[in-house]
Amino acid sequence: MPVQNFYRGNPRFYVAVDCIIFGFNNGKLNLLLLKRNFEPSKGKWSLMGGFVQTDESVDDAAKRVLRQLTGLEEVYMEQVGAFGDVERDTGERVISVAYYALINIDGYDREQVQSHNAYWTDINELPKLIFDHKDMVEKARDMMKRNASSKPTGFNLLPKLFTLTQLQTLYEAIYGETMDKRNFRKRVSDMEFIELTDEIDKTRSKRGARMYRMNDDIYRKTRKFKI
Amino acid sequence: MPVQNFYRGNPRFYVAVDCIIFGFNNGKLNLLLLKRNFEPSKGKWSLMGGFVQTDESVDDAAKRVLRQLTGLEEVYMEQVGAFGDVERDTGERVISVAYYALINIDGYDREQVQSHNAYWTDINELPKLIFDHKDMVEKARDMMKRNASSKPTGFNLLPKLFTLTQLQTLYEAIYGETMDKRNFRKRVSDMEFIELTDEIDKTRSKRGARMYRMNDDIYRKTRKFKI
DNA sequence: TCAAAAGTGTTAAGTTTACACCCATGA
DNA sequence: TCATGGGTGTAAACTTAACACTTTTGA
Repeated sequence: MPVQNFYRGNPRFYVAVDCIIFGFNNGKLNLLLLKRNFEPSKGKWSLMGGFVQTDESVDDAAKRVLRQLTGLEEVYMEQVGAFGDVERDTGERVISVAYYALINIDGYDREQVQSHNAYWTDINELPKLIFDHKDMVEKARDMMKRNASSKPTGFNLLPKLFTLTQLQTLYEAIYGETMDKRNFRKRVSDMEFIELTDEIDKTRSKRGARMYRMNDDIYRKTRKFKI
Repeated sequence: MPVQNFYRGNPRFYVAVDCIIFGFNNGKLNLLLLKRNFEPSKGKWSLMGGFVQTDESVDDAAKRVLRQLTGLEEVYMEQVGAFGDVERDTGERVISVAYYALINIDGYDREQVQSHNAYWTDINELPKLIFDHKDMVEKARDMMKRNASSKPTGFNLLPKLFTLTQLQTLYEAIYGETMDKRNFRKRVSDMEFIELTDEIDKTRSKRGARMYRMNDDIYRKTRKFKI
């Protein structure tokens, strides 16, 4: 069979990307959701998405879409998977590849987000979402949780400097369960890559809390992570 | 923006599925690979694949492709992910979704496999594969290992009745490490869903070994799995 | 002076690992 | 009778979980 016939005769599809964007604010995990002011499904809540173009990889399309919404580059992203049911999009047949992103809630472009009609929503109080976006969110949440428990990816949700209380609250939000403070701090002190700095955070308590930083080089050497 | 313009103007792509088919034979994990007797890349090794059609979901396409090769229905499959680099397929732009399947090596249609020019290959001695199929295999292997360690999916690689030595050898192949026989059996006896049967397997030893069976109902009740 | 968050060790319970010999059978 | 794989328990090491009080400081 000649090469050109191998492909020809097969159908082609719109391929989209959809982004599950996690943020950590006020001790809660949030998702950045769009209130769609465009058709189809205008007025309903959805994930931020876009179509893959001919000159970009699927991963690059996801990065582009995230950048268009938040202004951010170099964001931690993982592919969640392909969603390919025939009727998943009510308009046309679209195969979508979902990605989740972890962003530091202080760093993004608020105007750009506003102009897209996007809002942070508590992950435990999500509105109804269009299409199969709920399935995407659930799968992303599971993957994110599992990932955060095996590698120090959760730090992408924090500012560069953070207190141990912040870190604990973050992991409590990720795992959906509370933790013992002393056991938590014991585990942190076993991880050499979580470095004490000279900074004190006085914004959250009168006494002030020591601030820590994640040191990637040390992590790459030790690879020890357990929270 | 009217609905029809939302999609129009975006490019469309061939979407393929590729299957990483695991089997367990002679104490080794194997993959079922195709020696391609068709273009492109005729003569080279590849995964079994095919194109998604308009009337089927991506998951269904993967099931169809697996059935075409092995004759099997109702096989355990998991999506590995979408592979979408611009140049991943040397012929045309194709976005591929990879799946892994776990099959009992006794059950498939050998003639059908032969007619596709497919062969079982030790997973630790794989040949060079076309395109990005090596990446797919690596990701599938990682996922399969992780999955097999958290849920009793590995049993899909065994016949319905199996001995504890078979089970241990399987998990040793999956994890790539040997295990202590007494500790292994202790763990098995903690899992109520691994049921003793009356059958004795005399084919592998003179003394004969008791055969066990996995009981799905008990697993669903207890959800206890640790190997 | 007191409310609010930061910080700090010990012990018991549970889990994991290491380890060696006898059994049954067919060739 | 002996080679081959089947089958069995215990103790030490390690890991995890439970638990409560003192410190600092700004309002």
